[in-house]
Amino acid sequence: MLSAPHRHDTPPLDALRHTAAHVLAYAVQDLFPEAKPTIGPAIENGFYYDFDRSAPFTAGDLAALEARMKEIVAADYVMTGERVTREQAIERFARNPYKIEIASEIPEGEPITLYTIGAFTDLCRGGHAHSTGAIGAFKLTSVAGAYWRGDEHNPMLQRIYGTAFDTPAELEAYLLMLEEAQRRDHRRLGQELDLFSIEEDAGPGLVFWHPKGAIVRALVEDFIREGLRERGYQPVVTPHIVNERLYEISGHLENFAHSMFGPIEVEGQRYRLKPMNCPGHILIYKSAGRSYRDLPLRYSEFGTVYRFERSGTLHGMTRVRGFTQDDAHLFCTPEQLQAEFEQTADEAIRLVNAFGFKDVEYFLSTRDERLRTETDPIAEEAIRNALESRSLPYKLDPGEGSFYGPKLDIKVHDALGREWQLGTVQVDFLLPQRFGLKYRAADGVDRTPVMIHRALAGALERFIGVAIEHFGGAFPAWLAPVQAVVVPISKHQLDYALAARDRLREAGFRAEADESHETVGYKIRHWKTQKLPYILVVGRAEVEAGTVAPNERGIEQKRDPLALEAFIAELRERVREKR
RNA sequence: GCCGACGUAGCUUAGCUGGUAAAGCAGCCGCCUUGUAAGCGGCAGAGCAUCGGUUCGAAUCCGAUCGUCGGCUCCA
Repeated sequence: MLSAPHRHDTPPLDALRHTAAHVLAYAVQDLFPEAKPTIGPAIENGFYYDFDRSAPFTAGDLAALEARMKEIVAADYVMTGERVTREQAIERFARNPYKIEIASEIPEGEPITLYTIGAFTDLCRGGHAHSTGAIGAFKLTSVAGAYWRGDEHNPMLQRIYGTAFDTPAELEAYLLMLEEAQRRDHRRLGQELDLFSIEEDAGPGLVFWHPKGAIVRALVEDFIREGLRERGYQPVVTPHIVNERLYEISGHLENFAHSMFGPIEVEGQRYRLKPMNCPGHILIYKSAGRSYRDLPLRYSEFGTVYRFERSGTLHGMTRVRGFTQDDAHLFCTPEQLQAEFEQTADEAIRLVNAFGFKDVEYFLSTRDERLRTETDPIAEEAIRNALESRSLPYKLDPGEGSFYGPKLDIKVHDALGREWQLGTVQVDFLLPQRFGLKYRAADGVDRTPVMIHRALAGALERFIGVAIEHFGGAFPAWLAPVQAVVVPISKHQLDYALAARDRLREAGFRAEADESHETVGYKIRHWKTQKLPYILVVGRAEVEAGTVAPNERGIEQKRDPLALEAFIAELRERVREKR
């Protein structure tokens, strides 16, 4: 017998959820004895268990399984463990090739353990609650296909997802949080706020920006451009379609073809939609002789690229087939690499702060062992120094670097707690070589420059999708498609409202006037649902005093009227501070 | 791409075991002239994703295709 946690201990959540996975497998064994259990771990918000079964589980099956699981929990079976030899384990699971595979692959010297609740025994590393009664509340949430060991060459299994907590109240709170996440879903808000759409007639993964979404995008671009200008970047523009030869030279055709749209034949030449902007920027670099005095050269472009993504992976604006990167390529000498990289780190901080992303993570991705060259340590060092000089905590992501070099990834979390990669900064010694880039050094010798590829927002589509969820559609005043609407109480104030709107526009704001023949309540409600930062109500009193009565988003009590010019000053200040 | 679910007016949905589409919101037109989250009435709007099949008859059943959603995988 292996020692189980003491009965009165409250198990950690992941132990509780892991136990819930066993309970699920127990219930499946009872109700669907033909299903072969494979693996069932605890995950971030619950647990899952994968089964090999030819027929998929239905919603009705889940209900039946939940009922059986409740009985198992109520029976409060104690989780008992035993240590066995590899042979014993294999014999025990003779009819389950998955368990045999796991048992066979456990390294020599590591214990092999079986855990039992009631009449169900599972091959398992351990980490459970003392007994099934510890599962205070649980719910099966969904069924999905999943490949054995995540590899699409393996058989597809049926995965059942669930969640479990110590108490029903916590489960309830979690389910409420999921509802809130749904309300913030950028796909839903994108439609409700008329920001963007994806059109079946045009094709999946291709975004149509409506006027309100396009203005948000333009504002984000303006913000980014402002930073680029200050740092000496030069805008460039490159074609969306180029001869495929370019990607042969760059190596993209060899390494990236599976993500590219197919060739387009014109006059016997094969053209490709660009999947990346770098080869184009390289051609601009190459168009003239370069001296060390020219470096660093910083080319920036809101470059629209097209990548083939498998249909099942597309998701709103955050996973698309055509997108625009806030891309830039820096060409510098090896000596300049460090300083240039630090500058991009500062830019990243500026961006992330402006949008109020709190939960930011930096990842240093190194290249796969078989791709590593003698320049990798130099690049990694530059990245590490830049992060450390800015006191940015980071994590290592070994083997995740691009095919041409190591990189820094910037990741944030959305309303659902899902992690999104936004920007990426990559050091590249390879492409300058492949394209034969040169600069004349001070000693008169031609040398090869180093490149930095950087996109900090990443893709504007994804960035704004994440921002929509982050703000729940309630954009801060500097980003709101409409910053203020003037709502007259009755038609007698309509002229005043129109004049106030025009004054606001003249002052540089995005303002509307509500000319509808509706009640005040109706108009307020309409603009509230559109999440406007300010609704300016004007009635007889305001017209006489030359004031507006602001109804401010997020503030319950009514505000006193103030002079229109005073409001303009307030809004200007707020926009300046990006609140 | 793979597994599963789904696809009805601009949006959200109702349409039982097949009998020939219903409502709310939005829109338009009137009335009301309004003081902080839906005033009242009327009108118009889909042939049920597409194509094919079964049937006297299909939104309802079957098949294929397209798309969406939840996952697997991948990445900005």
